[in-house]
Amino acid sequence: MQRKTIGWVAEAADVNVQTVLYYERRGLLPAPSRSSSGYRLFDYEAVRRIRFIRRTQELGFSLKQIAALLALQGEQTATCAEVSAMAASHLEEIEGKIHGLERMRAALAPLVDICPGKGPLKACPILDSLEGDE
Amino acid sequence: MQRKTIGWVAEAADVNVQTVLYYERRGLLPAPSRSSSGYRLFDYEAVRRIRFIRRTQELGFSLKQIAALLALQGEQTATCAEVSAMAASHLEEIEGKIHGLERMRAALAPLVDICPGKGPLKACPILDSLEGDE
DNA sequence: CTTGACTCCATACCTAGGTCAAGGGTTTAT
DNA sequence: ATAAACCCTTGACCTAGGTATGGAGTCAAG
Repeated sequence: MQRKTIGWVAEAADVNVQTVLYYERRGLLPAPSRSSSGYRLFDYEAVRRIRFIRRTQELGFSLKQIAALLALQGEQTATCAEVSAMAASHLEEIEGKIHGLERMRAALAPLVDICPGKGPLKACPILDSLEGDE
Repeated sequence: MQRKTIGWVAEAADVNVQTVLYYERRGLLPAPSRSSSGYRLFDYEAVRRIRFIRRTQELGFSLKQIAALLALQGEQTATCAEVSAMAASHLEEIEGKIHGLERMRAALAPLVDICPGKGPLKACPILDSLEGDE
């Protein structure tokens, strides 16, 4: 299990070198060991960790939330219930965003349908409705 | 139609004074006239404009897009079709976001359901699935 | 033994939409 | 006539998640 440099890790995890450094600064990656000249030396675990981060990001978790998840992973006393609670709360967050966007869609779609799509701008129903009723 | 100071406009439109200045900087509000001592003097049109901006933001348009809409409003040659095209394209954007979030929900919801919600962290199905299959 | 690729660290920059602070002038009410 | 409340400008700060830059040290190949 040879230890590798940051460039290797970044390529293996398909992220930028700067991103690896950034994750380390954010506390998402543990401080790696160093060579005698100060170069960071990672093992494959670091690659797995970065992939975990990216996959979890794809589910909409923020880096802050991911840091909390990773912290749980390290604790002996942590329970499955804590992870489950975070996931459930995040699921609600996602559903809230979906509802917000659906409200936008519900408000916007009829306007797009009503608009004749031709003719001059005066009394365009879209702009009209945005103007408000004053 | 008395011209009013920025504080009055901000209160009437229910935004911060700084926000009015920011909108002016962003080109969303025209440069107002000034009193002899340099104070901005607005008319009620400014309040209507700010309300237009806030309502349009609620539909998910960015300030950049709103600036484009407002620019159209000022042009003689602008047509309803241009507004309609922007709205339709934004509607697609919204739908894309909804689909992205629905994919997240579809991936996350089963995990929350599967997790027993009790017991130690080892082999929590949520973390497991995020770990990947390597 | 030198050149190019890699690494180090620190710092600045980016988007988006604001918000806050400093230091000064103006207006209004008491 | 003076203090409170308002306005001016410039510029920094904030969240999120990075990306870019620059000067200096290091490592491997030719």
